[in-house]
Amino acid sequence: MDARSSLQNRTPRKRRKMQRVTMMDVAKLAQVSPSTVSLYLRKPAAVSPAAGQEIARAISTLGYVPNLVAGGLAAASSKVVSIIVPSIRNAFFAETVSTLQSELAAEGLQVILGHSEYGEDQEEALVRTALAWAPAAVVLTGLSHNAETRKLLRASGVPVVEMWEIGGEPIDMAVGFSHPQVGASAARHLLSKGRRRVAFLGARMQEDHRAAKRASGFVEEARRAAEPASCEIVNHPGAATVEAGSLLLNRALQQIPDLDGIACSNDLIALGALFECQRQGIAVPDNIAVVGFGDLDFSASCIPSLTTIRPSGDLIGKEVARLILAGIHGEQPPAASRIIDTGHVLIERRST
Amino acid sequence: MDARSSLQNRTPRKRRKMQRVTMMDVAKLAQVSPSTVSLYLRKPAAVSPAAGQEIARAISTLGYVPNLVAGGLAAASSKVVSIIVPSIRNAFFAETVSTLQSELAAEGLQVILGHSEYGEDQEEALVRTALAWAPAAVVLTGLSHNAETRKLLRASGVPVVEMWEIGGEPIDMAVGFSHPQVGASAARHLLSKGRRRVAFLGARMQEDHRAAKRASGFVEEARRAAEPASCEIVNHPGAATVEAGSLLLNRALQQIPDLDGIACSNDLIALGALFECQRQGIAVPDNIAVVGFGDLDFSASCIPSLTTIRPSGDLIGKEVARLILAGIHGEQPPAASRIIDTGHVLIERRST
DNA sequence: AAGAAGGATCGTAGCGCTATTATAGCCGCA
DNA sequence: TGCGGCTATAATAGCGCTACGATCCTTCTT
Repeated sequence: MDARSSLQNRTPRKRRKMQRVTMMDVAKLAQVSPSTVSLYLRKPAAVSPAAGQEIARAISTLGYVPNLVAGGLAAASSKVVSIIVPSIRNAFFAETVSTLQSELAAEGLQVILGHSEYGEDQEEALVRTALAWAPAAVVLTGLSHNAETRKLLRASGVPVVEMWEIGGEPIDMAVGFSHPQVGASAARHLLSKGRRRVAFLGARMQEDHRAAKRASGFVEEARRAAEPASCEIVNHPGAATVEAGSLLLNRALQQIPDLDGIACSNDLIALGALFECQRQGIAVPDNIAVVGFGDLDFSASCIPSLTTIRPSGDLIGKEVARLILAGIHGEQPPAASRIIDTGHVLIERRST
Repeated sequence: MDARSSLQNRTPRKRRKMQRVTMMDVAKLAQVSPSTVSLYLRKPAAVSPAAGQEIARAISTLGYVPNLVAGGLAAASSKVVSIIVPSIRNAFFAETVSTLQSELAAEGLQVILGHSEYGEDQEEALVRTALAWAPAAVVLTGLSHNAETRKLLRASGVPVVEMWEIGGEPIDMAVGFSHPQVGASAARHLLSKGRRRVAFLGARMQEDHRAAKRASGFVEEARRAAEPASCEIVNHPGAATVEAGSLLLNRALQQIPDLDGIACSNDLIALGALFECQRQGIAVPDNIAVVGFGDLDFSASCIPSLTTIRPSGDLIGKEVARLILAGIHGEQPPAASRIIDTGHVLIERRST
């Protein structure tokens, strides 16, 4: 009896189905099968014009919005790219993310954003949730990640692009430039201007490995020159802000009283240093030459205009997008083009 | 025969299933049913400690990562919040998005980002894809949207928060402040400093309705004062940059040669104006007083330090997060608290 | 006229998970 | 001893869509 009863008194399982217009509704209204609607949505050219019009009409009268969650599950590939940056407040990354987002949106890809605050464990957690979305690709910042993060990503089989840094072994693909070389360029420039008592002003360099690499590239180049310069690194533990720049300049002056050139890990720091010079009546570039990094919004217009190194956040974003889209379109880039050097440009202005 | 044959020669439909560790694998290894694994993942307290440990072990040995796409489909609510801002390059929004992202991540919500570039049709497209993710909430910037966007959002039943502006009829909830009042505060401040020939410098005000509202609030207040000031609005069609600030100051000086006070729609513009004053030997605040908007990174440290109005992008982010999380936890906020005024603060510094 | 070839359309089995119901095991109390 | 009332676990039916074949029409050959 029990077996029978369990079949008989089965109430129609009510599921809380979100009341949403589904593809089925569209199909019914357009008098075609759901498959045809799906096909129309993915490749409109594959269905007859007549059916296409009917479907289009149905979609618009019903206000149908496809459910990408369902689609992603069925297709085993969600139309999502997960981007993890240290901080979106940082103008560098804001620029890259912005470009990347535009480029990817043009192909129907969504961007999921996470920020790690320069913490590797936080990054690991972000990667974990990122992978939970079965993303079409994961974009990370820099080449330093903890072992677990690398393992997770490798195991996932998802395309991975590391951006804003090259010069190490990427997990999969990398787009960026060499930070030691940026430091070296700054050093060479200051040396070429006859500066011999220089400093590198950076912030948060315990966590920001890329800034630290710019610093060490700077020091190395400054010291191995024909006429080497005396050289210090000054670090501010907090974020790279204008105020930090002012503080750092003062600390540098304490360490090297006859300082005649500085390179900054960020234009904001450079701007702070410029302001501090102005406050203290130090002439720029006559007494101290200043080189920044980032070529931010204000760098061309400040007083004096700032010599800086432009890393091209835009270009990085474009190249990352290109790699991702190529991968989605099934092109396997040759091993050689899996690492893209976007280079850097030193823009000489009045501050040196 | 056909009916039979169609049944007989049915080949086992091979589906390209992503080769991924599934919950089923975990269940098998832990010797429990998939339901128990699911339950454990959602409310660990509901399964026995023994089973829990077994499951945890299985998860870690297999390196299982739950598939949120499948989960979202089954649960009819994806753990995603879609945020649409005009531009992530804008420091205001970067700050809000950053805060929002942190607050939401703490509760396991992901942020999907889109930027509209101040275009209402582009915004509509973004809303459309946003809704396709069946998000837990949608966050928009400002109260100006086209009719279709409003319709889509209303029809979807998804919680909607409009941020960075109040003073109109929100679609659902709003967190922000009154832009006309910001303009009025700036005007009152300049008037209080005895300025009577003032201008408002803004950028992109055809598209950026909020900036336009700050401008009109400014003008209105300046003109209705006891001793009204002569007042102009100067607009730059391009983005709000430092360079635009320099250009705008010059244009303002052309229009009002004896200009003695300016309010800027953005601190970047104000900074550009400060630089231009310095270049031209115009004393700030003696000749011209400058009020900015945004209290950006450099505003406290520039020369002279900038009097500005702080809108608290942070606070907006926090409040938006609070509303969203309350909604997810099932609390229906009373109608009164569906509009939150985060206010604004005028910070007086040396430039006025 | 019969069949081949090709394009459009349809039917259906999952994608991996959660919500819901069903069931088994256990305790306490009459 | 037996029966409610628990709690912990299992079974099952989808969520809405896409991929894969299968099927149904045309049109073109010979």
